[in-house]
Amino acid sequence: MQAEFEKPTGNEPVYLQIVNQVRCQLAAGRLSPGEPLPSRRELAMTLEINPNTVQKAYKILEEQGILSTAQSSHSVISASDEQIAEIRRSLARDAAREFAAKARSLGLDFREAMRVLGDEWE
Amino acid sequence: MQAEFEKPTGNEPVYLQIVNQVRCQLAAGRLSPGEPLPSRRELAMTLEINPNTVQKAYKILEEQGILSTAQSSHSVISASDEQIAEIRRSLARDAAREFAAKARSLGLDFREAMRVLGDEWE
Amino acid sequence: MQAEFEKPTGNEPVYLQIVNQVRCQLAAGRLSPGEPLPSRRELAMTLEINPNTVQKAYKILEEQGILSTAQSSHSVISASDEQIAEIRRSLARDAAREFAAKARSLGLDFREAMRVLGDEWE
Amino acid sequence: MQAEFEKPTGNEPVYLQIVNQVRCQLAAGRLSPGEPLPSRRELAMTLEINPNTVQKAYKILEEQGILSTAQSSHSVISASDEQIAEIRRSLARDAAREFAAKARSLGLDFREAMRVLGDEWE
DNA sequence: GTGGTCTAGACCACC
DNA sequence: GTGGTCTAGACCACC
Repeated sequence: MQAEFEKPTGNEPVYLQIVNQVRCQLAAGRLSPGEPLPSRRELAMTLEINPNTVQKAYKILEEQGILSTAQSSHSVISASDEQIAEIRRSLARDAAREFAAKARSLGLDFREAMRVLGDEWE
Repeated sequence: MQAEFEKPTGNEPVYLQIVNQVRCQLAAGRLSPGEPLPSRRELAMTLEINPNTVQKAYKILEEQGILSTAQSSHSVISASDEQIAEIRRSLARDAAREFAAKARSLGLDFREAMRVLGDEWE
Repeated sequence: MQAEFEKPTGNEPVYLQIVNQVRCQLAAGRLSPGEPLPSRRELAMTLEINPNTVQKAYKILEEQGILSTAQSSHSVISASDEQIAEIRRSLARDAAREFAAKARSLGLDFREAMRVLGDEWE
Repeated sequence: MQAEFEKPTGNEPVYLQIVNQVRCQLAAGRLSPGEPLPSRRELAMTLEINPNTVQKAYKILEEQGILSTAQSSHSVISASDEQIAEIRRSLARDAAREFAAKARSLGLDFREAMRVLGDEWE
């Protein structure tokens, strides 16, 4: 599958948004080990941002072992299955924590939160 | 309790942010029927926005029956208990829907989502 | 003690030279936990390089837990004693490996290498 | 064995780099008395440098008695075994001195330095 | 073409 | 003043 990127928005630093988009796509299985990302220049053109900003994002992904870069060729997803599973767990935890906080601020107990979740599951 | 407002941020229209803040505080019980909101002028000063923007927000709340304004006096929360319960349910649904979407995009089934939610409940 | 920096030379990337200078000074005890580094702007002036290059070096040191940066104040050495000991061991290993390689390429055995080392110890 | 040369790099004068490469190869036994070096013109082509630079290097080696050039023929290694042994000792001393300096700057005593060297010997 | 480094300089938040 | 982010653009090595 080909990686797809959305234009950065809001206040979060652009390079972090790119890092997170890659992590999300990995976790969702829309991006898999061995698959290439767009080149720095290419993605910068697509998102209408500076190549250095993409470089910063890719560098972080490399440092996390998610991305691997050979000389003069596109960077390639190098995350292990275990690493991807961990990213998925981490994102699921974040989403759950956010919902839990919201639900509890509304005065729901766990049973009620689960019930609403069930209603909205699909 | 005294209503508290946060400065508007991001791209959402400011008057909608005010409406939502009132709804959230009602749902969370931090604001109750009979309690006054700040005057239009006062809130505009506090949030450093135009009084007309506050007016627009209050107008919407009035139309929804949430707010009631007597002649030359502070607006007062006039929502019924049932209305507040409905706001609470609506916000809970929104949060649940968001969590459900995220969890399903990560490939979790309902049982797994509930399990993570339980882990993060507190 | 105050951190002292030498002007970058040679082909090694400037930001890595700064990282290594900090590591060396930590290992040699010329820089200790709690001590501040120069501000990005200041060090850039001193070394006649761009502040962004210093920023890049400091960012790496932060990611390694060696440096800690609070809002609007100088970055401060935050390495643990164990971390410093590990840096020292690492640098000692590097230097030993380099000497061993050179000595063996010259046909010296371990006894001879140790003997020369003893002669040159001081 | 055939002498092999690496392209000059860095800031050290190119002719000195050539002299040192010959000395290192002699000390390491990769080059022996009686063996020929490439012609000035040939080596200049290989390293993509000026023939005069090679000439300067060879001149120095001749003055040190390491190289001998007969009329219109390739230069030949003429170093005595004792001279080669002295070059080897000299290079070993340099390497040992460098390691000793580094180890002592890291606070190691002689016993510790020897221990690390033993660990890294191979 | 690819990635990597660096400079120059703007603008932001925080104090 | 402090650090953090981002752009624009140059120049490098590698292929």
